[in-house]
Amino acid sequence: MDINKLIEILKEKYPNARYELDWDNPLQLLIGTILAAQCTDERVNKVTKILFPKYPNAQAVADADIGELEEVLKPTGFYKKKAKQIQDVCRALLENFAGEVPKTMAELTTLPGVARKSANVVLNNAFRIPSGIIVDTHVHRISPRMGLTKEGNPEAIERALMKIVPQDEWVQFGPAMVLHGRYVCTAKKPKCSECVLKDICPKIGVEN
DNA sequence: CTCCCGATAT
DNA sequence: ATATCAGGAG
Repeated sequence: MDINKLIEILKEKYPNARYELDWDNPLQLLIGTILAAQCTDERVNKVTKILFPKYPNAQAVADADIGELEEVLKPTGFYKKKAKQIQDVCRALLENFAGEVPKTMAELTTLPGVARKSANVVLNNAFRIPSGIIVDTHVHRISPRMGLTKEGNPEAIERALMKIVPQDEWVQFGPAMVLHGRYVCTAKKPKCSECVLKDICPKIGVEN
């Protein structure tokens, strides 16, 4: 797989790639990303449409009745854990970060429910900071398939991608890979015939 | 490795 | 009825 060719083709196919969560400010993206654990963006968007007007800022979430918060979050699954996480995140933001979403990987990953994937989503999309490369379930699946790495865990895959993709491409590359995995290079029955990468992809492990 | 949990498609 | 979707903490 020619990495420069891959970057070029992805950029052309997904010029404005971004995570498909609805948000108006960094806090909303952070909350949406936490809720997106084991849950589609589509379902997160349905919930945040109710959640964000009801709790318009960090203080409102911090002060929320945990039971009411849980009710709103229920459709995203793991709702008790997520309710506590986003409330604790907002409290930590108010206490430690002057109510603002921090702009570094180290600070973001101190927050409950936020590891590298979520931190990269926030930093890449809200702040255009090339903190790393988003490795969600899609990037995790398609990177070995494309022959970009033989690594199997998210941290190692991210490290491998960071080595072969120039840093000034990370913010574009990550979200584009996510979209490509979600809609074309799917887990079952990947749509190779309509894939823009079909001529340069080794299709490792893909049955056809 | 287990636990945390539910909507939608087939 | 069963498959698919798709992170993080302990």
